[in-house]
Amino acid sequence: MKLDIQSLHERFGNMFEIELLKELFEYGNYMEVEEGFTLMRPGGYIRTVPILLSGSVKILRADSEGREALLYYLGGMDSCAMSLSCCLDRRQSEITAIANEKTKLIAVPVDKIEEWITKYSTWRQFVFMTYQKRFEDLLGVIDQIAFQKLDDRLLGLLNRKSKQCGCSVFNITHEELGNELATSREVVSRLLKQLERIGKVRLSRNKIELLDTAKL
DNA sequence: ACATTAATTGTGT
DNA sequence: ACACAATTAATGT
Repeated sequence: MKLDIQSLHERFGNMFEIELLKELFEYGNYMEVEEGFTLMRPGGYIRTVPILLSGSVKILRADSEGREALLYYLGGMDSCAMSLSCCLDRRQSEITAIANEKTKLIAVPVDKIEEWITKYSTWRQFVFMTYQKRFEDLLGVIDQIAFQKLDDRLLGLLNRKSKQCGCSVFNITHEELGNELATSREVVSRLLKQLERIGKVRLSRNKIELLDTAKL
């Protein structure tokens, strides 16, 4: 399938002016990729910035051990904030981008990105919005990761305590737990309540009973 | 047994 | 993080 100016207009008509659409059409490189296709890997130099037409792409961050964390998905008419920021000062990619499904996109050359930023206000807005959207996504991811970590640390602490006293019931207040975990009493209370809901623990005043001892 | 008080825990902002 | 409500344990009368 080929890209034509009409379908561009259908997608971006109410967002970009006609001049910009023409430039997009002229300089943008249309491509279709299958699920699993690697669009970008860490260390790769970024020569183009993708703008999605359909499908979705997942953006992953690999740590030093090769473990990968999902940062966010690109979908709709999204572009990639990472490639935008990388290409503006010609840095290498710090992320991996893999097509999540069959995906159609336009790859825009780096020099055009910069040129259009000064030339078209709608493009500036688009770039700005892209950053904003991604930033919100990332905030959510940070919350999740931070919460998950604390969750684990709390369970770990409870397990150690139960080993110490050789039984699954011990007397301790939420505040003391908070001190040991370097967090606030309220957070511990809320975390424990979650654990109680999923049946990992039973709570009462000054007392915590560790259930499901099987899974230790 | 009842009232008072302090400590612990729950919740909303 | 803070402020406040609600609950529970401890103590005195």
